[in-house]
Amino acid sequence: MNKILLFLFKEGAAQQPVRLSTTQLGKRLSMSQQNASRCLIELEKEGKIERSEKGIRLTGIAMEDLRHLYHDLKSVFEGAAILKGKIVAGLREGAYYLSLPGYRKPLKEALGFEPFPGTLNLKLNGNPALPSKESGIFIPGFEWKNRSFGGLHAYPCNIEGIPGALLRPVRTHHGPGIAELIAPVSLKKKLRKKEGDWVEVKL
Amino acid sequence: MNKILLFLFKEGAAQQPVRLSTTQLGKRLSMSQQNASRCLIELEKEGKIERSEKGIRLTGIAMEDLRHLYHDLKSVFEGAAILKGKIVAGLREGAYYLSLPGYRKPLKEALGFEPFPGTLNLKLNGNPALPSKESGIFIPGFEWKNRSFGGLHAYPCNIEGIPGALLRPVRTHHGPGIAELIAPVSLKKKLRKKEGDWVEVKL
DNA sequence: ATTACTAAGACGCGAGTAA
DNA sequence: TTTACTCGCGTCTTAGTAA
Repeated sequence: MNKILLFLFKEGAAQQPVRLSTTQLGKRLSMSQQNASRCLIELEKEGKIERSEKGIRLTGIAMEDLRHLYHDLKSVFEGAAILKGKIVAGLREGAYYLSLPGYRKPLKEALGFEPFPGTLNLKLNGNPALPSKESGIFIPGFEWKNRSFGGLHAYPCNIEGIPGALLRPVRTHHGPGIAELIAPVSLKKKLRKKEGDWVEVKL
Repeated sequence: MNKILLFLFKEGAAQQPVRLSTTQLGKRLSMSQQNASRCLIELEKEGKIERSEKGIRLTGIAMEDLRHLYHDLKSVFEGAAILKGKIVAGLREGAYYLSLPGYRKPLKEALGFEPFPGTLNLKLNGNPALPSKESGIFIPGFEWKNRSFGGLHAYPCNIEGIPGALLRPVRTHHGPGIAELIAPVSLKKKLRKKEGDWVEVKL
């Protein structure tokens, strides 16, 4: 049933009535014409669609259904998650950036700790379900000594017990498969881990 | 069934195994223990979950399912999805397949254009949220000269201004990270791009 | 062409129960 | 406690057909 609503939504039935015969509908959704007809009757009874000479239109009830489903999925895909990754060697760039007051100060204010000048870089395994940009704290970019430094998003997190943050520069040099972590202390030392070891991050 | 996958996903079963008895699962999803058990067996058969002493874990197949559903909803709620990828060398197979009337004819009918005999292959970056199988147009397989040719799904799209389609063979030789594109014209020539260049696709 | 009825089979679900 | 079997009922789906 949801399948049908989603299809009609895609066809634009939320905005204006869509002309679709039960035969066409059945074909597109790989079901019989008879079943498509029956489902439309059912959906009409539930007040989720309205039919007229102009075609089929989705009602607010149907839209609410779909929106709920979407929010559910969104929350798990974009929301809190546990990331797992292997420690990889950084380019020592993180240490440099974190020594700049332009990043240092706003990070301290936003996160509540003075970041240790160095990042722990993790190569994430599997499909990294990173949080959405909206859910983090945005640290704007700045100009300094004739160089421009880009903005970044910071996501407070917990790295095997140590409170820290995941950083996502707006102009990142490495793809989404790499996570850059900071904390008030040296993560490598505190965790007693070395390159290639696994680390878990709770967002 | 999707209900169960979504619930397990929310419980974090994508990252690590989750301990849940069938009784608990049934209660949380308002279904009988027996039914929860049956569903888990089914999902295990389909390769969507794995069970061990440590609990239940979602596999990549399940994640793809959820991702498709999410993509479908996202595309209608947030607008068209945009895929980005780098041009990679094909095996010249696409040109051969597109020369066969068995593919050529139904593609022309479905898409409204005569496909140029050649595909543009993109290596997609990040986690490619490809559309679900249902939302595309299915081109059935066929037999020809004692060889059998598999079916494929076609998704109309726009490749930097050029209307075309994304093809997904049922029996694909390359994974979900590669997108095969066709258009009425030679995409490489029209876009004036070469191997390694980035291309944007609006679905 | 269209929609939708009926009949028959497939499938899903819960109760009872076993291990 | 746990999982998972069988059985019976009820819903969903398709085929055939009418209008």
